[in-house]
Amino acid sequence: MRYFATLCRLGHFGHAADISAISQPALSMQIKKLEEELGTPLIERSAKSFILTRFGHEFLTQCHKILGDVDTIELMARAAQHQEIAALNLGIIPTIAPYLLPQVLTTLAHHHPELDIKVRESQTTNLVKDIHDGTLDIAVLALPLGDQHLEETLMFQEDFVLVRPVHAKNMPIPAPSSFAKLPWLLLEEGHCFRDQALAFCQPDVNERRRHDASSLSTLVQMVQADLGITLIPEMAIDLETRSTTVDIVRFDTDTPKRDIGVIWRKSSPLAHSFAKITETLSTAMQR
Amino acid sequence: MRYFATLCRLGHFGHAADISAISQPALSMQIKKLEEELGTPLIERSAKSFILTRFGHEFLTQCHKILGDVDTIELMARAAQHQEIAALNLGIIPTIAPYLLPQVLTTLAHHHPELDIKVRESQTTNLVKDIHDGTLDIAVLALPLGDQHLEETLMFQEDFVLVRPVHAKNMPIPAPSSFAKLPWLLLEEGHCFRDQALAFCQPDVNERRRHDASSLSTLVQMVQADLGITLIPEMAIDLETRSTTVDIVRFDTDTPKRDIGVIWRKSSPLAHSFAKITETLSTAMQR
DNA sequence: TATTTTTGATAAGAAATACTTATGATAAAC
DNA sequence: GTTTATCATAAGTATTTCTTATCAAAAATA
Repeated sequence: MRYFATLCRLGHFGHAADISAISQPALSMQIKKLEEELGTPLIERSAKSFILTRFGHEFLTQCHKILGDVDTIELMARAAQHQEIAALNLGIIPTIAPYLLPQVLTTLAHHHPELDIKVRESQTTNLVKDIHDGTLDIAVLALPLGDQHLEETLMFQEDFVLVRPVHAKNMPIPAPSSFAKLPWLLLEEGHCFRDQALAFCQPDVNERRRHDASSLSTLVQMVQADLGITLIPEMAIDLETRSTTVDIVRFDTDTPKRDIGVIWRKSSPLAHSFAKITETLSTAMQR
Repeated sequence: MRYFATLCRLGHFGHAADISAISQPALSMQIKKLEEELGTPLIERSAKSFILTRFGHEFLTQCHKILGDVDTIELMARAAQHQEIAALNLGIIPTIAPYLLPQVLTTLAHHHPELDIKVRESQTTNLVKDIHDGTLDIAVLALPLGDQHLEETLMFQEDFVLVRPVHAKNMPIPAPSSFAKLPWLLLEEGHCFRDQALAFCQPDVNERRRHDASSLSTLVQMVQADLGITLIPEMAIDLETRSTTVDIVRFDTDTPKRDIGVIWRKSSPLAHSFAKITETLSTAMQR
């Protein structure tokens, strides 16, 4: 098709062949073959020149369109090669999002101004699925996951704190041996934070027959209403106790914690970029 | 690109290879080669499956566009093969057009109802040029031309008649020997009819220093105004004497005539169609 | 945990395709 | 009438694509 377009432009087999960097017979043969494959002549040959047939004109138009689109591919490919990632689909779990997202977005916007960031907030299993099928590029969540296809990079560790009603302010820190009997309030199923809290509190199975909360914010409000006690991650303290009055207690020993980090597909050709972005985030999060 | 589009559709190298009617290694190799040529990975391979890279998605979109356009070519080519000519660019000289065109168009519309006809009226040299460069398909004009690239088909012959002022009505038919001295009125240069008339009348070069007319209609009006005498083709008599009063005289011997026919490029792939159309016209013109 | 199955990649040789050089044919230009 | 310009043809070569056979890795199964 490129040969044909050149031939039409120059109206001369020899010159078109030169431009196409092939020999004149090669070009003649290709045009002839084209006509055979199409089952219709493209040009009407005369002694020293030729004119396009009606179909030849239609075909040429289509050629220009197609060759233009092919050239566009080349441009796109070159852009894709040189480009340091232009869009970032970022996932984040609900027990991190409200507290860390502002800082994350600010940091990214500062270090990667052109980056078009889209955020999806969902629970770990959904995020992992989306990472695998390419819907998400990276996700901020609690590690470890142990998925061998995913790169896991730890950003920081954070402690959990005990939240109890204000009237318990001067009571001693409960000992692990008493945990089972305490009125623990938990997040609903699916939140990794629920599992992390469960592993720490190990509440009596019979004891906890209350409604599970759908957010940390709700949990704290339930504590304030004296429905029980709970754990929240340290990063949530500031925001969640701003409009409530509860007692926050840090554990002395065996402090419960979680690891917060970033994941992405090891196989992604952008893995290197993701690592760099994560490094940026990690540094900013230390503060 | 077709392989790639199929691969994306099925998400499976083996199946895509089957559909593409090639072996699985062949498909793997072609995809790999594509990626090499583009300089960017199209898919992110994992153990038993793959997902498209960002560029892979862009490329796929472009592939669909291009492959669609290529498929269109196939349709166009098939249409071009089976089609009995859909559009006809017809040329006709000014000394025929006013008298024959209505009949020509009626005949064509009757025998080839779907034919999209475009008419161009111009002098022989222009028509021949347009025939050569493909602007026109066929032309109705006076033969012969003697162009070996053109097919010439005679439709009919027609006589020229003498047009003189009414007051000459009872005068004898002028003898050829007296022609040189007669006040001949002629068409302007470029009209083949002028040359045909000239060849017959052979007027004295000094004698004819009047303005040449740009149409037969004007010639007849000039005769009526007693500016001289002229020749017109038989087919023009009816129309041109309808609103004028002049004397029409047929010659007894050595009657001047012209051959009217149709031409087209011998090399045109539609030559056969043109011949058929001409036959239709020819039959209709006999009447 | 070991075995089988699934899936895509690799290797080597075969088939198909595109290209090159040399030559021919034809009509236009001189 | 000779030369020139132009495209087509022919034969052989180079390149590309494909095939079969085999491999490697991970997932599914026993």
